[in-house]
Amino acid sequence: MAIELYNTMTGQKEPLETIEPGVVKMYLCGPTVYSDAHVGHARSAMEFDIIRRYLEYRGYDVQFVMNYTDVDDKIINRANEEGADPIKLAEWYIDQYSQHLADLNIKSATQYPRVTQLISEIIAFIQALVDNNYAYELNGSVYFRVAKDDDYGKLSNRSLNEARSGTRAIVDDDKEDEADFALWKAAKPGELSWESPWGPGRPGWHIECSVMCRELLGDQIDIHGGGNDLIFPHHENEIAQTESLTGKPFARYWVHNGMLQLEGEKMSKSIGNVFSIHNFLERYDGDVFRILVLNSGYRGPLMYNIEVVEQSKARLDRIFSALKPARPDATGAPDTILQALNEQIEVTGENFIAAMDDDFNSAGAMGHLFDLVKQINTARDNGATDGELKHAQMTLRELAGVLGLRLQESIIESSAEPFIELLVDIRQELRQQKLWALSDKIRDQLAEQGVVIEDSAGDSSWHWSR
RNA sequence: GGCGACGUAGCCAAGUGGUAAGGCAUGGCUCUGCAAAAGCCCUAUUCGCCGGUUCGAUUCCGGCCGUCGCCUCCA
Repeated sequence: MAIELYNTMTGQKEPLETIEPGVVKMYLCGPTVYSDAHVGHARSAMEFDIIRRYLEYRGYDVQFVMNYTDVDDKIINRANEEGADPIKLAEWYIDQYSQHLADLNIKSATQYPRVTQLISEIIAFIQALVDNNYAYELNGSVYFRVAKDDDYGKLSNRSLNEARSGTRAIVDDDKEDEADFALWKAAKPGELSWESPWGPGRPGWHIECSVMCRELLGDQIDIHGGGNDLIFPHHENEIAQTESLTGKPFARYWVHNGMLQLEGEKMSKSIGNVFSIHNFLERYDGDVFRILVLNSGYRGPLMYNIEVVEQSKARLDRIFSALKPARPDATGAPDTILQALNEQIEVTGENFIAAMDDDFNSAGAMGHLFDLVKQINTARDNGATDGELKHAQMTLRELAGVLGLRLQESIIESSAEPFIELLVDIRQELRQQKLWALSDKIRDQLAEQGVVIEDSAGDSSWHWSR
């Protein structure tokens, strides 16, 4: 039984066969850091985090590289607007993004290369392409010679003519072919630049990924990922650059996540419907976002609006419900119930793996997890003790953990906790004296502060709302 | 116009050539002082539309309609 994954290059699911047995070399195109990252970036990072975590769960050693593009027109423009140093600006956003990744429980990559750290390697790569005639210098810039690359367009299913047809905004009219793209851009006076054999300049947009990937993972990798908006031209051009230099197939599997949809539209700054990760995390736990992402396939579009976010929160609460302790009066569940629970543990584990093996079908996997949730709750309602619930609960935690869910009960570190305990205790006494109005008032007002009280016959428990 | 993805209940969303997972929401019941939580039951004769293949299609093929993405910077 093997893992199958969808390969954009071939348009079908293929069994995962890595270059080196037991090792997956994986490269993900990270963000260009020039403004607050939005929830679409979070989706992409999280989808590949889920893939990475699952591969590790299945025993692979995953060498995972995600880059930061820290030199780019947009960064320079933004820095100019703010009178800031572009490198410093990029660094600030990298720090912010790293924090977001941590808050979203996205596992650290093996390495996080940046363009500015690999300038000399980039120059060497470009020089090699010039040397073998795949690139040419023009007015201090260097362009890739698309016409020499006979399989150009194979990833996005585009002929060279089709690739040309969309080309507008030709910067340099003297390019041999309008589809030729810049490997090295000559610097304008006063602009951030590095010395090169072609004069001062900076790397073009696509070359950095080719170089970073090759430097850190080698000529050939297993999985190359990114958003599906990168298929053309970015990934197409990466393939052209790398394969023209090495003469070997670049990535075995091209994996692309779908776009987040906002009210039926892609998030766009011009439409003004951008939601930053920061905004999201102010209101919700990272697990809520993960639940949202897990609920659908990574390749399809993902609806994002307040309703589905709230639904995700409710789904997360339901998972938590299964992790609650036994009832205070639990004396043990009937054998039939315990047997059903144990069978469910078995079945859930098998189904979970079968779903995830099938192109990382996280929505299916979650469905199976909820079957276990239900069975655990049924057992508790039938008097199962903590000991009887333990194995099932651990299994649930483990499998949810494979998908990157933290399931931390208390997500707000607060010095208010002793006082909340005190209120809950006092309220217990009020309840015993049947002072309902007052005890309801305490419950309501604590709820407004984000504290949820749940009463049972004998006592009360509380937790932070998520 | 070209390339690609998608269209499943009120909402989100899996899935299979043999008759529709899961979650949210809704309604009923059990429990509870009440509420919440949990459990049980109900909620798609039907999977955009029209043809074709088949004993049989939501699932395969063709056409149409619709949504979205890329073709310029984008996760």
